[in-house]
Amino acid sequence: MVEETVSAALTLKDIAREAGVSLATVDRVLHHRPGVRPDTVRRVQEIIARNAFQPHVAAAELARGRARRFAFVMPTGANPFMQQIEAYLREMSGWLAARRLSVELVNTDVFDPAVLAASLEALSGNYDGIAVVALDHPGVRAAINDLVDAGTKVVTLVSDVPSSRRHHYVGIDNIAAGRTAGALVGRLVGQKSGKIGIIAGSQGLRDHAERIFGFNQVMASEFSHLDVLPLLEGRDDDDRSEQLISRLLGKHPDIIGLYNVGAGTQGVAKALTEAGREKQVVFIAHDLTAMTRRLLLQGALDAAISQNPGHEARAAVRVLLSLARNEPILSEQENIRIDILMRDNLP
Amino acid sequence: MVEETVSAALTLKDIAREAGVSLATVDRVLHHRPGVRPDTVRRVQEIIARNAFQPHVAAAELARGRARRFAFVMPTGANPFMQQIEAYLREMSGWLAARRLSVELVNTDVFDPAVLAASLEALSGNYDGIAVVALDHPGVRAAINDLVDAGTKVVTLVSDVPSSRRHHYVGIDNIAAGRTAGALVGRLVGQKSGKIGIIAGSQGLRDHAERIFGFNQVMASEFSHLDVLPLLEGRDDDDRSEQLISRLLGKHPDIIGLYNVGAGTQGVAKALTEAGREKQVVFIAHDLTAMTRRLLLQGALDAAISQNPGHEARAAVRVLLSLARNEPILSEQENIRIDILMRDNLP
DNA sequence: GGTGTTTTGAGGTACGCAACTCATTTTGAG
DNA sequence: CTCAAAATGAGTTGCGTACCTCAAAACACC
Repeated sequence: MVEETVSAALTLKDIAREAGVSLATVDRVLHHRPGVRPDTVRRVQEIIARNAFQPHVAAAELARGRARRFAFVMPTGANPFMQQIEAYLREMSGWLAARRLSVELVNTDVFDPAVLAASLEALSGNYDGIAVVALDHPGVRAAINDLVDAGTKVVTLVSDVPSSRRHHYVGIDNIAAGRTAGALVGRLVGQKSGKIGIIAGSQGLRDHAERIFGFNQVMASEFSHLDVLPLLEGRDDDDRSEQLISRLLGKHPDIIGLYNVGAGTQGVAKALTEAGREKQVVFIAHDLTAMTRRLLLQGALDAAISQNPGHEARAAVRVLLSLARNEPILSEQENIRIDILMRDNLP
Repeated sequence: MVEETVSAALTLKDIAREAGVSLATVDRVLHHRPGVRPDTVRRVQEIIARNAFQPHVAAAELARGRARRFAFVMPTGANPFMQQIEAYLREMSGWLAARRLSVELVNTDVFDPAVLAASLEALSGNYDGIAVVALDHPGVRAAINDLVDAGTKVVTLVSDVPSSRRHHYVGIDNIAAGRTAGALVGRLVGQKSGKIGIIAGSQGLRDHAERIFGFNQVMASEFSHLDVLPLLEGRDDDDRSEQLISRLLGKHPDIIGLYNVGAGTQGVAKALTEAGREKQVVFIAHDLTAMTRRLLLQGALDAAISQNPGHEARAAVRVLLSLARNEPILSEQENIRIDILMRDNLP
């Protein structure tokens, strides 16, 4: 009925005694320091393993006494999603301070590869770990690899550079996110046939391009009766998006679905409501903001596909910390989910 | 460009020096020990606040030197969702051991209020904290309150007893989950009219009852053209559920939607496919298991509404730990989301 | 057997805080 | 002013680990 899950409470001293060696030797084995005969190493490791010995993290942390410094390289500008991540990082300040960790925000133009690469180079050597919202570009890739070579732990955030040697990616699979958007549009329009509009910030952004790819994949293979209109580029701007969508709605009275890949959702929604067609058109967008929340509650937006910014902020910090300490990463915990948010499951 | 987020590294000694008092007095203030004049308390607290001083958790943990014992009271039986929570708890064993925490699993018949209450009483005094999948019943409520009065921290898990004085609830809002299910059924059936079947484990279970309530709420207010059939009780059993649904499908050829509130999804799916109607009927169920994953990929299940068992396991442990240490709880982190899982956003 | 090298032991210090004791100073009431 | 009570200072100990030094022991090689 009661299942014990080990209470251990062994210390290094116990291990030393059981192995018949001194504390120093156990320490050498534990930290892979030289000067121990191979079979002694084996014997000690075996005892450590048999007893499932785990160093007391608090004691280790205290003894190590090192304050870790991390930097988060985030885009300048008013992207609400990024601002939410930054806000959660600030909210963590107490948690961080209590662990003698510091996180510094570095805002830069992540869309200019040269600027981003230069920003990364400038950080080299000053931090134990760096999280970066990265553009996938050869210059950026090289900058990341340089950091890694210099011993800095690097995590890509939200947007990945898979070809680099970054240690980890914290973010969603954007192709899957696009597929999810496609499936939602296709399913929610019901039995109707008609046209589907799609607007993105820019096709040059890797995450947008991937979402578009996933979206088109699903539309082509499963909803081929729906006619996906050519992509519009709203540059993540409300006004521009509104204009483009207004024109689109005017030109195509038979639009039954809209997918906004990036920001500018407020503009799209405004165009929809001003045309008086928010009830007839299925509208799917990304990210949970005050705006998209309101639109969901009003019914103007049918679903928001989102990644939890708080989770991403915490996961990035935890991953950097685990990497810095050479501890294993709990992948299940750090895996970011693609959330489908509708009116009734808003957090 | 670079925004510093405090690196502090202050210690108690620094606070004492700045306040012009001794370490002992700072310690008294920090731990609300008696014997300090009110205005001295105020002065010290002000200095602590001004410097945003945070005791080094590792040092505090080490000095306190207490191993915390927690118990998780979980249902006996083969409920896959509960088994996943237990699996994640076991997976955390390394993490727990490194922090000198122990988590013991106690399996009991949580559906029998007397048995559950007795199990809880039996644990009294032996644990710093208890997480319990609780039945909402006066006897259970009393047992929880007794534990709380005895100084044990109590967290309800998955199923709440809001009328008790439990310290925290880790789980989803089941009314909202039911509403979400209703909205999904209503939206996914499209323009069609017809009947909607609904099957639950038992109306006596609070979480099931709440989901049913939320579901009916949405169906009545927004999809009144759909005819919700009387509730079936499948007792979370595959075979029984299959029989009931088979009979239902036979009796109503115009069923266009099905909602399974509890377990037994495999049985429902089997009935659907054997009737050859899995493509015509919108089917919504709960929880992500190997089974529901397969059904989603096959298209037999249209969406699974789930709560992340790994997140719940970790959140419960973290909340218990924070409560035991009298630390604040990061509500945003511990808040469990209602996940909508479809084929393309499966984790 | 002697030499030099490698391996091991013994021990210390420091990390920052909790928790405690006991002596001393300050305060307030009478 | 006196005296007890309250407030405060000064100090100690221990938590478990990391990291370091130095000496002693074991070993390998010729």
